[in-house]
Amino acid sequence: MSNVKLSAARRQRSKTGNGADAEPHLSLMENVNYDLLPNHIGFWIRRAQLAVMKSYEEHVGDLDLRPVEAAAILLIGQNKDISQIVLGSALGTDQSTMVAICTRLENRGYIERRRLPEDRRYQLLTLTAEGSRAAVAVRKRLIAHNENVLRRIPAAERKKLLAMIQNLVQE
Amino acid sequence: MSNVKLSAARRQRSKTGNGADAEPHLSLMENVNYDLLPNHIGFWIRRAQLAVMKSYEEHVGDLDLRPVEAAAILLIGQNKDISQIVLGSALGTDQSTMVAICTRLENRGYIERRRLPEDRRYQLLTLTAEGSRAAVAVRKRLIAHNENVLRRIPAAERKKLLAMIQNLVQE
DNA sequence: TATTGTTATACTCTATAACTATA
DNA sequence: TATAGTTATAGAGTATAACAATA
Repeated sequence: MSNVKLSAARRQRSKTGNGADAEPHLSLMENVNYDLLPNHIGFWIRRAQLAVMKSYEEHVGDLDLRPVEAAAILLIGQNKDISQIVLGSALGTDQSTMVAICTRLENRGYIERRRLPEDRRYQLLTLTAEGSRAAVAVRKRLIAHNENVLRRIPAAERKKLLAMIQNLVQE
Repeated sequence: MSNVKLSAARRQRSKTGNGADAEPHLSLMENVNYDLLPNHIGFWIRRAQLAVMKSYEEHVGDLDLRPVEAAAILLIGQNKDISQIVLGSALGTDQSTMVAICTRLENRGYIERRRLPEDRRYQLLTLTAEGSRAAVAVRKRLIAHNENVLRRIPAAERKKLLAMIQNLVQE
């Protein structure tokens, strides 16, 4: 397991400790044998995602946008008049899920939907002025968030890390 | 975006195509500008987790155990009489979630729970004979699953990948 | 008063199925 | 007959809160 802490999931319900031994009583087994897990990529990917979510909450959370909504704002900003289905495809998100995401962004005044006149099945998405301002904030926070997650990876190795993770994803 | 496919999330509802152009009509925007996302670690971690889940389903799915249950069987096998709270801590899972996991494993005959006589608050977990057989199967499947996920990463680089991902996790 | 385990409940995220309007 | 979008619904996974038993 090397030097990586694997606890940290312990509940912190009773914070009204008396200053004495408030730590859970782990004496029964301090050293857990993790078997395959330390070499199991899925185990670490899951924990990495939890760490990413935590960092996201800390760095982007005040914008009250879920990760997929933040990504949607970014992509709509870069791809004016993108349709919901193309956006969903780009984000790896289902059609019906996209509806809820876009409706929320619309209700908050960040995007506008309009039908494509030539083919009224398509719902085209654009940022409003307020949405554009939000996009600026989103970009700034996402960059800080990304920098935070990668803070322990030397800059020279980050490309390599991304490339390797992308290699896990490819079909 | 290099050569990595980012679509694939398209729904496949109407498979009764006529053999002609059954592909969704993406002509409106073939080339999406992904902005920050290609360099955004969280974006790739999320997609990696989806890939891991897919591979898990294919390689371990027939055991009808969720990932956390498979991991629990492994750890109980390697740590006889581990308590629920220590196991939960090791897996990064909440106390109350552990109850449901252990109850399911108990109902399937894979584990036994018994109270520690010296401190009856503790519920100690051990594998049954059937649980031990399951653990053998779990180990075999997890190894194949892991090998599959890492199949495009040269063996010499896998340690490096794991180390870097672990560096994302550390507090 | 603290800790382990339990129960009931609720929340997040996402997908499936059935539907509409459009083509 | 197929596609984009919509709605209603359901499921997985997980956590929070209140509680019981034990210390």
